[in-house]
Amino acid sequence: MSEAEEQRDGRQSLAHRVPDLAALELLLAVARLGSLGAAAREVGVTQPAASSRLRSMERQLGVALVDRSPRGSRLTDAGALVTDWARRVVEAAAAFDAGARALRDRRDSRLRVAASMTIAEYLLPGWLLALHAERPDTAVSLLAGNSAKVAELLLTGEADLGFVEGLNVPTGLDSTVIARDRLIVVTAPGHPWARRRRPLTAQELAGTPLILRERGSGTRQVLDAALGGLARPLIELSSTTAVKASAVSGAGPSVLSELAVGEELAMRRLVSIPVEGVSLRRDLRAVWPTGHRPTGPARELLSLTRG
Amino acid sequence: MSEAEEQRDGRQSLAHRVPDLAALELLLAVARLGSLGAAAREVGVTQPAASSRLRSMERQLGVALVDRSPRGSRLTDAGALVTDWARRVVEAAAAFDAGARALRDRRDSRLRVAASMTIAEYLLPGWLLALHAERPDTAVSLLAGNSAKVAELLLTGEADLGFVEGLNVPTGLDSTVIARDRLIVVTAPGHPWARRRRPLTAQELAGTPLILRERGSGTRQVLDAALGGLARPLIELSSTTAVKASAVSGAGPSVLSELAVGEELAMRRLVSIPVEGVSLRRDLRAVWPTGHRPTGPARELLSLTRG
DNA sequence: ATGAGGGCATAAGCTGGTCTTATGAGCGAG
DNA sequence: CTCGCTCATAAGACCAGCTTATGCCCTCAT
Repeated sequence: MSEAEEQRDGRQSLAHRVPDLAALELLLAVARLGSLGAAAREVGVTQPAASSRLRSMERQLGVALVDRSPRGSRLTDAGALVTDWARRVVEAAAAFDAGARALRDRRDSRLRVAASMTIAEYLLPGWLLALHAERPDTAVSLLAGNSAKVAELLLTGEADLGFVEGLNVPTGLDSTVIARDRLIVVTAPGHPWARRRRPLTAQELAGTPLILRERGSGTRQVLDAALGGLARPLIELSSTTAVKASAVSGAGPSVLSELAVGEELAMRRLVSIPVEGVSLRRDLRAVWPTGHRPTGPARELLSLTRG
Repeated sequence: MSEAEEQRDGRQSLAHRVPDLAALELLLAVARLGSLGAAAREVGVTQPAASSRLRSMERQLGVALVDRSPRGSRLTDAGALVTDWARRVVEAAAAFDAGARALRDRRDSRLRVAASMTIAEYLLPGWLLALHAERPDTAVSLLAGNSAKVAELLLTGEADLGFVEGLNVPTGLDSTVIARDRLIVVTAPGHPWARRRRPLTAQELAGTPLILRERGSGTRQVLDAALGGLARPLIELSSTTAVKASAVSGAGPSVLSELAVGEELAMRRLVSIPVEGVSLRRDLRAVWPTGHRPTGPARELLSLTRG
């Protein structure tokens, strides 16, 4: 997106076109409580501030969001839609906060969690959010690394609870399966594979260069094992995001966790290619040093991950 | 969340603990470009402003995000994690913007889209984002309603392209399948059904009161048809969000689009219950008045939805 | 009928954050 | 050795948003 194009659009980055988080939270409160004043009280400002904030949000969006009446305020149709989109933004922000909070409390924490990248990115923020809702006083810290790193942190006592996504549990650790993940083959919608009628065979997959995470990543391990160590890299990238971006741009097929590509599949930026004869399921496990059954906050978090 | 509890946590709503969108965008730019100054230029501020913004973000989060050096800046490990979470927030904000933009351009638009609620909520913002990337000048408007409303808007010429999720295509409209959706049975993880070994039968499902959207919604139609008009409501609610919230809180089983519950399933706030003997698949279709094949921007959008 | 109370809008003044410009200091390459 | 890139700091301007203080409208109960 060039500057020239920004000029032409008359826009200056999202931040100027999307209301800030405080305003979005206010909108959600109004939707829930049905009154500007009540919403103002909930978010901790005065009623005029809320009134003005809401008004400027409507001006910014160019759409009326709430019908004000002398006995309360209700969302307009457009307001209901906007509120749903706002809720997503606020949820993402809450997940951000849960993660950041855990990161911040590194030093003086009582529950120290070590997790592999995919879990830290896609699942942990949500769990931490739930944990915080139930035990608001728990200070959590978060360290991310591959399976070996997680094992090391647990065994040296630098972490209380770990989450790994590999096939085998590192020695010295006990574990329990908390969820199952599936690796799926994805391509951009224009790729020839997207038009296949029959599932891909293991041989075809093994014979095709793929966009992959680097060796040593949990994802790569599972794939190598499933194919018998044969996965051929077309490109090797060091983050899931980079792999996704390459795949979306049509650079080639990739194999990724279904956790990571939900959004892309829904929006059809990527399509999932069925495969037969290969088991790409993998267990996501919570791990802890053998014998040291999780207790206290660790046990609490563990129970949340299993529902 | 009471005020007292807010006191105790020392927090004052997300907005005070999460950096604003401008800061998050700056962080993404720094991550991508590897330089504070370059990132500053990209987001359209001076370098000192970027420096200060980043510093205050680090202070706010209590974590160092980038390693500055005389020849550039790189993310720290924590920074990489934070950047991924930030990316989610920014993506949600971009989707919000795409939707809001469409809503705003209602009057003077060139492409007027009518869509059913589920599609408008979960899919359209992403498509509009993609459309905007390819054709930045296209002004799009968005109207949401049920299938009948969409048909009416198309037939009266008030909309150019529609999206519906029902079983049958309203008369007078041509259509094409753009994606498939599946309704899934979900419960809170504590529900007895979550521990079943065998799939649910159609009879069991039909015999159990469910948390549902109101009659007339696309979701409800499909379910009623699949069960032979027998779905028994436990509660009827008017928004997908409300239904999800009830299901998560354990009020009972529900049937929802898999589009709507991806996040909840991943975080195990809900679990999916297999069902046999019922086809809960449904086609998502683009529709237009018979004979009036989509052209111009409508055609463009259509092609994006199919990849 | 008439006041009490809740709901929202407007006005005026203050405060604080954030931007800009200007400048300095470290490091590497020509 | 000096140019060019990086980032940091300082000082001042500016603007957005808050609070307090009102006023109007509507409803409900006395």
